Amino acid sequence: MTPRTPRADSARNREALLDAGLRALRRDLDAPLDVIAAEAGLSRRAVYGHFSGRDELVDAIVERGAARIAAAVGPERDEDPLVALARLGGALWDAVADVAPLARMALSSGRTPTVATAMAPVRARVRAALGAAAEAGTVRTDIDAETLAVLVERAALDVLEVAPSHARMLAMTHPLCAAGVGGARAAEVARTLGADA
Amino acid sequence: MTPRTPRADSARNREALLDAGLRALRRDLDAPLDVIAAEAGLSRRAVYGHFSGRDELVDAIVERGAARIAAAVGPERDEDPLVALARLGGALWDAVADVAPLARMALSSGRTPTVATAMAPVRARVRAALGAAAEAGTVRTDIDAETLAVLVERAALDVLEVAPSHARMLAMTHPLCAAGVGGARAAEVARTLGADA
DNA sequence: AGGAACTTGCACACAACTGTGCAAGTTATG
DNA sequence: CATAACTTGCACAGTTGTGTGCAAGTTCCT
Repeated sequence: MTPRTPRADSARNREALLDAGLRALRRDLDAPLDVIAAEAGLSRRAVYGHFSGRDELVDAIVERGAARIAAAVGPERDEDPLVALARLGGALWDAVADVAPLARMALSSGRTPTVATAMAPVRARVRAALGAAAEAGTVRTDIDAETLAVLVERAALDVLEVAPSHARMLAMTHPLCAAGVGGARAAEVARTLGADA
Repeated sequence: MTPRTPRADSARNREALLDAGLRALRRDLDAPLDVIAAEAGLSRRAVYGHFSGRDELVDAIVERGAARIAAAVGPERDEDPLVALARLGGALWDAVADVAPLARMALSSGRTPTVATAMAPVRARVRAALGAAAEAGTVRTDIDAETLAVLVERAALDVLEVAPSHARMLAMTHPLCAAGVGGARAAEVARTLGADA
């Protein structure tokens, strides 16, 4: 009844598939199974030994990604909401530049509810910080909270996709800017985080 | 030799196809031909009477969109670069909320060079305004110009996708914010544009 | 070494989508 | 109204991607 523990070799291949899949999806959101398998050094057929099909593989990728993010985001602290936002951006950046496909799936409506629930905690944190900042009057309040939240999320995503110079700093400041914080002030906030998280 | 002018009816259908295509691509960047045709009230087969294939249809959509944009953007004026940026955003919004798929194609590397060349003038305008603003010190200068330009472009795109309340105003202010302009100042700039373009 | 676990390479069936041919129908327009 | 222009519906071939079955390997593990 108990499905016995998998062979060491097989576990490694499974990981390779998740890695390859993430890399492939990063380039093309609907990369065919065979290129993913090839990138993992396996045959297309072998994939079905690990996952029931493409969908299950993608779900696994998403779930592992979500776990990474949750781990990277870390516990909630009692700090200035702007700092909290900047920290979130930085943490996401550190966690994974390769998280981009996940985020893209999460935002572009589509894909399974898997992604939505996986990203839910992070999105909640964003909204909390934005709400606090709005109360403190440190972000623009001339548009409704939810819209602003979405814009901030997309801004974070934009940074991941642009992958430029000063990437990590942009990951912190750009979402702030999207919230209406001036560039100078945003840079200042990022500086207070400095070497820290 | 001369291909005779098309029947009035046929011209209308052609337009309908372009409209339907834009709408369909907006939802799904690779919507199948038959749903486009259906949305235009035509049969899939009829499409091949107007275009040699899917690619040519998409190209036609892109080209018409580019023309609209160019028309909407209007002539270059001698004005504050921030105002220029805000005006660009507003103009793009007015021109077409439905331009989103084009922009998405233009940014996400892919698709034909058609899109790239079509959008080139607009992108040049953005860079010019940003350069001037940088010199005037009204946008953040802590990251390189090209990266900032891309972020601003994506910000404009984000607004189109979010389609929220206060959409038109966001279309003007949000790209400014992405450039590091504070929310308050951005709103101010937008206000000076007011009823005007 | 020997058996189980895993992979491979083929074969095939199936689905979605594109592009084409052709006969029969509908509609604009001179 | 009569003809040319346009559309439709169907059939068909070609492509790409998925999921499955099975026999013959290879690799781990005891």
